[in-house]
Amino acid sequence: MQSRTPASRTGRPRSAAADAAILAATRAALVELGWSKLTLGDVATRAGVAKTTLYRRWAGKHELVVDAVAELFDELELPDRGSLAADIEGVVLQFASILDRPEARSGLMAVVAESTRDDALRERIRASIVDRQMRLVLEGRARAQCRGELPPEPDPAESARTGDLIFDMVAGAVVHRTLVSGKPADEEWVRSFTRVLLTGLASQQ
Amino acid sequence: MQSRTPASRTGRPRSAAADAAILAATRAALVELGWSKLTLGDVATRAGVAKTTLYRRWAGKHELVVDAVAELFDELELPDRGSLAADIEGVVLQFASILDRPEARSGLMAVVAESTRDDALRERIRASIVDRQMRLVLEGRARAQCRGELPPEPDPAESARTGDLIFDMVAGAVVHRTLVSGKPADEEWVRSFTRVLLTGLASQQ
Amino acid sequence: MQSRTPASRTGRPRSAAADAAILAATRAALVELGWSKLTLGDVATRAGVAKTTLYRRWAGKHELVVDAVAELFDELELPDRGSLAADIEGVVLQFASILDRPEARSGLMAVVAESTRDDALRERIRASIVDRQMRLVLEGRARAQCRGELPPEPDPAESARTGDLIFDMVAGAVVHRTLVSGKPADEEWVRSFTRVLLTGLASQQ
Amino acid sequence: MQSRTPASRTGRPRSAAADAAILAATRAALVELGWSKLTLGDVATRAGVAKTTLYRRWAGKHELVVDAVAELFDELELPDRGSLAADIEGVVLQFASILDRPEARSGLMAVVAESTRDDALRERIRASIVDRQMRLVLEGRARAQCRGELPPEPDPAESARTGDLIFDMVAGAVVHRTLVSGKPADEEWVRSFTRVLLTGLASQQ
DNA sequence: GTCTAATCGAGACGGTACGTCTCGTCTTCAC
DNA sequence: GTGAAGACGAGACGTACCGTCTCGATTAGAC
Repeated sequence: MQSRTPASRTGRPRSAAADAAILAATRAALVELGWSKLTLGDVATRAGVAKTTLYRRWAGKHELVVDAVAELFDELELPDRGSLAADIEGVVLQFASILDRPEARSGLMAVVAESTRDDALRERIRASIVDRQMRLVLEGRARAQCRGELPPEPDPAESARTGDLIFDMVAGAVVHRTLVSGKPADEEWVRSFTRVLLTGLASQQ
Repeated sequence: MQSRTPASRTGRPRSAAADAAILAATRAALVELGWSKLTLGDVATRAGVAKTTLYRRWAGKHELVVDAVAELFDELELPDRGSLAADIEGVVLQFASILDRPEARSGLMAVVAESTRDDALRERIRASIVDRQMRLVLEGRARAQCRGELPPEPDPAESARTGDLIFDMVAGAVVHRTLVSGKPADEEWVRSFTRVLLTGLASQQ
Repeated sequence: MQSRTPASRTGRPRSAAADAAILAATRAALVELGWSKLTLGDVATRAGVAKTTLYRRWAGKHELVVDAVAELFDELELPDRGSLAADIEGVVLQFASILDRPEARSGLMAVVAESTRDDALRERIRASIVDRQMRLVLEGRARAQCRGELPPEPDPAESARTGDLIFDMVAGAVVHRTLVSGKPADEEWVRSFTRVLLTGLASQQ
Repeated sequence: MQSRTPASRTGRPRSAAADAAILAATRAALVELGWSKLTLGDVATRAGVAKTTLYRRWAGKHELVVDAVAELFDELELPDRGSLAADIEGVVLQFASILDRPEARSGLMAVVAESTRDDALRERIRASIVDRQMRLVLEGRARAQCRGELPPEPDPAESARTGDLIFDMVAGAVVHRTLVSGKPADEEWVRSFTRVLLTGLASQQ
């Protein structure tokens, strides 16, 4: 979240309802207006809250949108679907369906763009959004290694590198397909993607 | 470029030098300020040009930055390096080195973000930036098919789908590695990436 | 006025109509809202002008109101009414009728209050408002000296001191009567005031 | 004062020290910041008091400043100096020395300005500040009539009118000299003023 | 060599959002 | 029930850019 528990014991406590209202209003505004036309004054109005209240909790548009979008990724899960291929297809479809929602589309790339010049923002994105996805990759790999579908990783450093690589390949492909190419990451595409990821380009029929 | 030569025969012709100066100034401003702090008034001042002159040629910040960033991708080439793996490694390294430049980092994601709500902008990006990269993918695949490294594609529709998939996987992975994970797409990473792309996850030593 | 002819030859010239509209809108807002509820945003809206335009010409509320109120004092005149007493009564009544207008009442004291901490503002008030009244005092005295109603002033320094004193007594009495005591400076009061001023307290009846 | 002792028997009684601290803090803030930059939050902090406490006692900035400034006028006295002229000179010098203090300069005119649109405030100023001065005028006149320096006033209505007139002339002149003309009401000026007030303009030299 | 029309620079214009400030009220806990 | 602390809704502040406009001053090609 945005507050780092400033340890103030006295005074009126901050309204928890306001936080939720502001984040919901932010997502609604993203859907209606998109990132570039979203204004904090409008978000405050939608949330039935004063601008002051908003600025007391978030430093600016970017931080607010990160938190608002991050909540969308709460629903990502990795149930055991029986095989590595099924696990990948399942999580990629989930991920794609989140990226398909307009509140994610317009906001996500914008904060990533800004994070290239703002390390605090990049860290916030990592903690709120990226790590959540990364955990699924590690979990899926461990499960596949249990099943014997993937070889075990003896070296922890190498393991981290490979985990990063897989994550960049999976997330990058879905994001690029959805937001840059502008085409849907539907079941057919996901199947093709999973096959190439697992068996390589040369294996194509 | 941006002008469609409105067929005006008479009057003072537009200064060609101004175009170049504006695009260069835009890149310089991107480096110094990043996307969000870049203002057209400042670009005009840097270029030694009036705001009017700038607006006569570009409709707004997004269009201008697309053109300014697109020029960076002119240097992408695909010399024959002898094998598919070498070709991929070469072009990915080139691509990564472009994405590493600050004028690309801050601008590229921002215009992509905006393009999720602006079809004209998406089309402009596709024409100026994406197609240029896509062509390399198609060219590389054709070359690999000649070498017998990849099977031929009899069905044109299927061929297009596969081309799209490869492109999203390559470009997506590099972009995600560079801009989201914030780590360098260096030679070691590129080698690992190429191996997985060609032979699949399961093939890991 | 507010501009000191910045001698800019180039660029779009400032709209003269905007100046007049802003000052008129300021007076209208003073009448409706009074000093403390007057906002520059509202003045700009009333004048059909952007806030920017207003701030380009005036530094703030105080300066703007000084100029808006100063125009009210343009109508002050000193026709020869035949005697010093008649001249004083005439000009005091004029002055009182200006101070009776709501746009002057609410604004004048406020800028004077602020001027006690802002020398530039005090100077602006002096130049725009006070000097205009002072001139009438000097003119009236000179006329009375021609008529032989007042003794001539041989010493220029002493003359300036006496002029200041008379001015403070006349203007101060009218202002205090109108704005502090809150009672009208009507003909009866003006006659009494003039008698005391000319012949002294002890002369009553 | 501001509270009307609402006869609450129970609970913690209001701190009397808080009142004094708030008024002193208000004067200190007037000296440092002047009227326009004085904020109630700042006054509360200076007084070591919560904003709530302040608002429980005063309705707003204007009322608070009236009370804070009014205390300055407590020191006004009219000892018998032997003659009307000496009495006037004495009280005018006292009055001028109060007006010379920055906490009075910046606050007094501001509340007068606001009082032109707020009858309750005008009444408060009259009761707290103006009447205190008015009483001195009436007392001085009575004393002068006892001495035979001024003729007696048979008609009470006429007496009130004349008292008002003298008051407006004395207070108005000092205020105008000090706050509008911005020059000191020093002994020399006070002597000249007293002479003109007592014997009239025509009597000079 | 004009003429002519679109260009150029400069900068003011009406807007809109910004992020900050102060207002006066409300809510909590401690005394 | 009062006090300090501080969050709250409200709304003005003055600034920054936006994209458009109005200027006077070039500038090239058409005549």
